Amino acid sequence: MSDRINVRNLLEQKGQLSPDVVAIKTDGKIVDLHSFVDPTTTFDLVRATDKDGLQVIRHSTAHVMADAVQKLFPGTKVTIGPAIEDGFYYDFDKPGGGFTEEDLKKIEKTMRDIVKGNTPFRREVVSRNDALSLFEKMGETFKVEIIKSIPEGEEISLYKHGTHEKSSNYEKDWVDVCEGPHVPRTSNLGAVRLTSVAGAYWRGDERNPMLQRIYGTAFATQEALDEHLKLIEEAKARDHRKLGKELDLFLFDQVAPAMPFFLPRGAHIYNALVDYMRGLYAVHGYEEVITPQAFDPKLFRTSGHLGNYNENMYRLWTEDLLEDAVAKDKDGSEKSTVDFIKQLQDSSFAIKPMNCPSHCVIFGSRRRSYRELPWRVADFGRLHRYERGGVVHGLSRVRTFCQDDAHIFCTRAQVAEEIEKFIQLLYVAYKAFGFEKIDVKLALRPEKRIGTDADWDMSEGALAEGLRRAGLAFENLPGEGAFYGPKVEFHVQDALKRSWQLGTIQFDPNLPERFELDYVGEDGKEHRPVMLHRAVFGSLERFISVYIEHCGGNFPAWIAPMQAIVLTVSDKSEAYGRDVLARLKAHGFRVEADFSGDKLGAKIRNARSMRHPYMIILGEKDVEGGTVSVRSRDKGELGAMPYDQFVATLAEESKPPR
RNA sequence: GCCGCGAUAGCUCAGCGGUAGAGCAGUGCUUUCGUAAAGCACAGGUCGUCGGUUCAAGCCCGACUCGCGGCUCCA
Repeated sequence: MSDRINVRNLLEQKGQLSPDVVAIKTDGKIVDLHSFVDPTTTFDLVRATDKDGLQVIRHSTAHVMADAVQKLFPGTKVTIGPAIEDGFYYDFDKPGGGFTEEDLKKIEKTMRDIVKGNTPFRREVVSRNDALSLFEKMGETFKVEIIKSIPEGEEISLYKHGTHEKSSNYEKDWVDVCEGPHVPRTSNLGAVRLTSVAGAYWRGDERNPMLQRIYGTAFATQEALDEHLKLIEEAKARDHRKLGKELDLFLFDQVAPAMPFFLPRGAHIYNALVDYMRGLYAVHGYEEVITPQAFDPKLFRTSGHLGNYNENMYRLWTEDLLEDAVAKDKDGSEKSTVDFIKQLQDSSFAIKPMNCPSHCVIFGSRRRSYRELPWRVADFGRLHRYERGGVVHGLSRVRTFCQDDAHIFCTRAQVAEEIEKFIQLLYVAYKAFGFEKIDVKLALRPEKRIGTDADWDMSEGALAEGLRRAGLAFENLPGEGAFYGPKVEFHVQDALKRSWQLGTIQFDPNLPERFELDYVGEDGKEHRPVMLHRAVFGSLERFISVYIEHCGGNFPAWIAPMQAIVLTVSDKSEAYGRDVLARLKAHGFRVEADFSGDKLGAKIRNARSMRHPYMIILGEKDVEGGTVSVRSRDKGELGAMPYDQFVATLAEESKPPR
């Protein structure tokens, strides 16, 4: 132990100490320059610009922010402040309410002063009791709780900053109990921006007190920070809620909270997605059904949803039902409110939150043979789920939606092959929409589950086998499966490198069991099938939100609500313009026109904002030559061309990519 | 559901105790124009809803509804 050496000194000896080195990585662990290691340790350097270095910078910046907050707002208690995906946060317990936007600016300014102070971070290992008494004395009750929760025998370290080497007045240091690692000096920080404030529960538990969280982000250089902020701006510009309004795709109204109204252009996209998927279903052996919207609650008692999912279901009542529920008991006594509600709950129809029970009803409606399996049954039924107020978000989390839902009833032996086939379908679809990078995850048995370990070995094995047959690399997610079975998740990366879970396929032996579904096997005996729940888009609403942001509203011609707009240079070409418009429409193209008195420049500007793939510009030259002048959204000005040439181009682009 | 913020014309937003505003969009007229905004005029609103304070409320206070940023949740 005595021959351990300070990392800074070790690097100095080796001549590897440079200003951009913020830590080292040894044995998979990031260790900062303040720590002590064995001098023979092998390691890699962690530089400020590395991914690991960024974590160190962000965590250290969180400390500096907490220091600034406590300087500016005395009495504020600190809790935790980790680095996260895009930056960092720190949770505070601030008396007298939250932070304002102005507060953030002040805090940023004070942080810059601390950075300019260029004081070193220092690590101190202390005993549990010393740590406890220190933070108890400071009144940092949350820190005391944290220290108490650190397992016995684990090293407890403090990190301090704020004192110049020349001075020895440690009293004014800002101190936090922290594992580290941290940058050498506050001057390693600086490219920082505080982005937002939000409430957050202590330890993420909604029964705990609400704390004030400040989010920020930090980078090694100002350039990197600026680039990140630009990406945030770009994401804002592509926000599907903004584009949905600008492009007249959909709207929301108080009369139906969190339920979208698809306008003609948005409805076109919605229908185009359904048509596209129906095309794939025809090739991949699916059959589509149409099922009821509202059900006797008995159905969901059988499926088990009424137990777990009741609070998310919409219910229906009718006048008859109300009268029955209000009616006096047989002995003539008044019904209690409790009885009234109970009777309503027992008898009021439930609007479906998912399609699977319907499909089980269909499967069980007659005798089935093994020859029918696998049976792939698709449903574009409208679903309703009551989502809590705070969780709804544009089209990505709504209360009514439509899944590209299908269920595959099959034998256990068929599962792996069905997984493989589904993956083929899914990859074709994702490619068509320009999603090239797909992460695949296999969610494995959770703590709370039904079925034997042997069942789970079989089902997890079948899913993994299907993935292997499809030639996919995948990540295991232990404990993330549904209570009845494992599932595969497909996450796509969009144009801004953000990841979204869209598709899924899940193994479910539970519903066939609850509905007592059987088929007659080759042996003439009855056997129970299993079912696979699967979706490629997930919900159409959510997929549309992701796709809008992925393409920035620049829909390719095969899916664009409007494929072209005819613009006339002046009234002199209007007759020709009307003729071209009519002919294009007769071909089945989606075309509109602007024959207004605006100047061409204005028409182009207006048309651009609607992001049509093509503008057809018609002036006197085109009238004379019988041509169309084409301006492509993606390729720029294409100049005058024969009408037929444009028709051929657009016809080609109107087909879904294969 | 919780913390914080917000709701003013179709859209984007200003006004923050004293007679409701701008730009764009819309309508009419003038202009007939070749690749990112022509000009003039007109019209458009119980300032989210309900209640309170005040001589006076879009503005201050409260409740509710809806939305936004998060948290929690998404069997």
